[in-house]
Amino acid sequence: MPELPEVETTRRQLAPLLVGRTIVRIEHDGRHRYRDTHLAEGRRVTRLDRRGKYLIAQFEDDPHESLELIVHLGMTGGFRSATGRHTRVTVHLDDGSALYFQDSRRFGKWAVVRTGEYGSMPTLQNIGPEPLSEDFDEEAFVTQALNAPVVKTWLLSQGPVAGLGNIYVDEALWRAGIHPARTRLAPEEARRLYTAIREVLTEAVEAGGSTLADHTYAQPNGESGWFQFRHNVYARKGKACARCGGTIEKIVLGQRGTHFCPECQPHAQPEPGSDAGARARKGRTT
DNA sequence: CCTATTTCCTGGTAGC
DNA sequence: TGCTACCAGGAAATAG
Repeated sequence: MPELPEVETTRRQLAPLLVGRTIVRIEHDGRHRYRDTHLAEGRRVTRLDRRGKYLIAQFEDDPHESLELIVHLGMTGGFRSATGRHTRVTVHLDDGSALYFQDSRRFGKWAVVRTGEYGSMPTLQNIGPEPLSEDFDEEAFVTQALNAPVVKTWLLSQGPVAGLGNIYVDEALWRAGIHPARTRLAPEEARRLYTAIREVLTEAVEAGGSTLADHTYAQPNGESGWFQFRHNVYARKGKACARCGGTIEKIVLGQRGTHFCPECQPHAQPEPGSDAGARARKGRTT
């Protein structure tokens, strides 16, 4: 499913095709998930940004209003250079080219809104700092983590940090040696998690994201990402943990498949002053 | 304010 | 082979 690395890869490939172009027409199949897209017609795109898992195309201001197009890829959404069986939206550009949005499961969502007005999208409205930017402050994260509810659910909310989904949450928690169901992290754990999030996302962006076995995600140029080959827990139930040799387990947490290593992601709260991460870090450096 | 549950949506696949 | 049942899950809506 597209998370920050997949959306960022999409953004980088889409930007040269879209920025500077004027949208002539947007066709879609009439579902409620593509709101007010007609307002984009006749407008020139000045930049393509990303916030968490959201793509945001900014339009050139006109005297009356400033608008932007928000695109969320959902579970299976992605851009292609040609139509396909699951093309849901077609964007016709002024140079005669077109962009095709395919989305087999229809969880993707588009909307044209006034710039910065995200009232209809509460998650975007309340989204946390970009994990790969200076805005992601380690001490602020650590402070919040002291009172965190179930850590996986907390991270998936997009509040403490933007852009994490089911895959990269599981991977980051494994790397930090923290059980997904833990609450109220100790400062040392939260610091490990902060670093793990940045490392996992950085490496995944460099890899062009993850393309899962169902091949639903591809880059706009049609190529697959390859970070799936570096997953340590996601979709690896029953396999050996690369760090300790334990067996990866899968449980359900917050309605989501959750993968972890019970050996090096212990559920017990660390005792005050102890270094619960010793095993995890040792495994990583040897 | 917060947490838990349900809904959306459809292709792929397990099981018979 | 062909059918049914179920699973995947981000975010919003709803309920408590």
